[in-house]
Amino acid sequence: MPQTRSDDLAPLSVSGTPEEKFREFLEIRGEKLTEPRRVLVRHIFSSHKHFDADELVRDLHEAGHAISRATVYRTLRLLVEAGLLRELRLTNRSAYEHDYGYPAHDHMHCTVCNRVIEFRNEDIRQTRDAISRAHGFRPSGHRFVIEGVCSECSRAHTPRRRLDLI
Amino acid sequence: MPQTRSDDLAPLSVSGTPEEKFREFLEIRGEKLTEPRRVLVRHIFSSHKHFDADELVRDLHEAGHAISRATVYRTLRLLVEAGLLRELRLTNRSAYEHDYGYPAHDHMHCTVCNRVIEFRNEDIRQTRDAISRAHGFRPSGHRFVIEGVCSECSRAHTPRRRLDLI
DNA sequence: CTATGTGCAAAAACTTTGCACGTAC
DNA sequence: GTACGTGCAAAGTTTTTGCACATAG
Repeated sequence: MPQTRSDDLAPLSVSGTPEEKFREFLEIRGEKLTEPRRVLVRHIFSSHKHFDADELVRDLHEAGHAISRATVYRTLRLLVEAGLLRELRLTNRSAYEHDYGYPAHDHMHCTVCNRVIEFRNEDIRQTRDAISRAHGFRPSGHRFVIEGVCSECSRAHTPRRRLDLI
Repeated sequence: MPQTRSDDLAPLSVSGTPEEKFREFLEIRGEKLTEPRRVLVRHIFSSHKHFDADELVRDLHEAGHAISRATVYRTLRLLVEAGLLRELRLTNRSAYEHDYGYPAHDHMHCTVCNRVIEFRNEDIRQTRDAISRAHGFRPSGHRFVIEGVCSECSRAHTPRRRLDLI
């Protein structure tokens, strides 16, 4: 029973850790891998897959890392640029998920309990590329979100409350 | 040459105006169709298709309608609930587009000039429904956005600047 | 008449920025 | 040593809310 991912989505083994990939990215741009950045990457890639800036700050502080909100926002942007994170924008608050060493996938978003369910489907990318080609558009990615009501909420009289977790 | 819509996307003739549909919606909920709401619906459905809250307020004020920002936000939410508008969320600021009397379609988003290009594709809905069925998910809609670089920006040395229009 | 909506201004929610100090390379 | 990053607090953006007054039904 899929919760936030289906069970066949085993991580790919990719060369290098997220931290290494981030260092490479920064090196190319002449920027630095600092302690706060290292802590952030490690934390993000050693834990849950969906989060927002606020949760991340709270988690870090609870774990004893006094990393400022500003640095979190700045680093999240870098990680998206580096291709390590994906920005979701399901609501007006940005949510992030791993985008490295993890197969491409899309999402169903339950508008009752706010849960995010992942799925993989091969057709979507092909459709995307065909459409792009027809319009002379150079695709760099896509977002496919099915909005609706998840099976639990369709059934349940007491659905999980909204915003439990994204 | 598609700009914000392809030329085969002629509006359906639908029974009733957006204003009428909104009134029905409000009636069912025991709410009122007031003058500001009427002005808003008329304005929105007699003009451009993509806009955000801020543009809308400016437009209205320029047209001499002194409708408050709060009312605009409140009414936009109602119109989305009523199925008359669709919320896009391409950036952290919500954008809206007509979703009534206009065939379903999806979007390409140029990350260079921020332009939105519409397209229609039959496969997407079928894929969406098949995936939903397989997960016991009841779809109410979807968002499919292809991110990338539009043909003009791929070609041009001086692309349209970002935020020209959404 | 009365439940609902509006405008205003204030607050909340989210994100970015400026600057003095600190640190990776 | 120097260019780049950090934390802090302040400001910027976008959206929501509380409340006194207005109005649709």
